[in-house]
Amino acid sequence: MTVAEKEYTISDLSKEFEITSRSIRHYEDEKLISPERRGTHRIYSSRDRVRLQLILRGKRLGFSLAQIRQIIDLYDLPEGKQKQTSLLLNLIQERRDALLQQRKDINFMLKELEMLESKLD
Amino acid sequence: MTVAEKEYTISDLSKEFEITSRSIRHYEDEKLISPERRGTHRIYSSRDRVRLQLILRGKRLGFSLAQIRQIIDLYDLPEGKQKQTSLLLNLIQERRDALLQQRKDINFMLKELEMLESKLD
DNA sequence: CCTTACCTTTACGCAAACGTAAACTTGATT
DNA sequence: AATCAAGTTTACGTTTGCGTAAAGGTAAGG
Repeated sequence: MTVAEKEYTISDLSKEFEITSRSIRHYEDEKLISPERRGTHRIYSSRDRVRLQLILRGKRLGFSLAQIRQIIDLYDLPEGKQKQTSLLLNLIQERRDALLQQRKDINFMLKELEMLESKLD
Repeated sequence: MTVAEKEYTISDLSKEFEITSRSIRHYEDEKLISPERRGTHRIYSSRDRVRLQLILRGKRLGFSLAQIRQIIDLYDLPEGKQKQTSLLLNLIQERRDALLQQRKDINFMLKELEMLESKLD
């Protein structure tokens, strides 16, 4: 028997993640997420919820919605099919480079904060 | 004898860091940097150059110019003086928390990228 | 059927972070 | 002195990421 998938309304998610419904709809306008429609109402699945988490994570890292869409789109690859694989590998490598640079930046700033803190005794 | 400090023009820095002069002037408008003036021309010192690096690092991490200014201002504390120390410690702790969260996000995304890449064999 | 809470679309508004063009000024070089 | 690259200010334009009405549709309870 198939277990009923969890479903969420837009306000469920906006409350859980502490963002406005407006933002979630905006992400939909920008093609970052596309929930099922039941009549006019939006119904979000667990996968939609995960996508939203990915979006917010991307935002915390300072990526633009356009960049986040690129990243998210990587998840929707036609399983097993290599369509422009090298192009995708390039994109992945670019993202990785950016993330590694960010991690360096973070570690640098954390050290700086420590030093600053020690000056405040 | 005092060693002559290095000096830079606006285009020196814009070339070195691959940003436009407009951006650098904008950072000045926003009080993030304030180079010496020799006549009407801007002359940047080594410390100014370091500030610019801090600005760009902050940008790579997705901070707004206003947030970056807050961070930078921490460096200009009246040496040894504790003016609202607890307030500053709070600010520092906030920054640290944000950075630690970001590092988690980065590590998460790096793992995800690895998984995606392995799907592309 | 009516209220109430929640949802919908449409559309204008706005702040941030520059881009871009206009219209000079300055300083070094020929 | 004339030229020319590089600097300057002023100011309007653009993109991104939503905020914020306005105006109404929908579903459940009383």
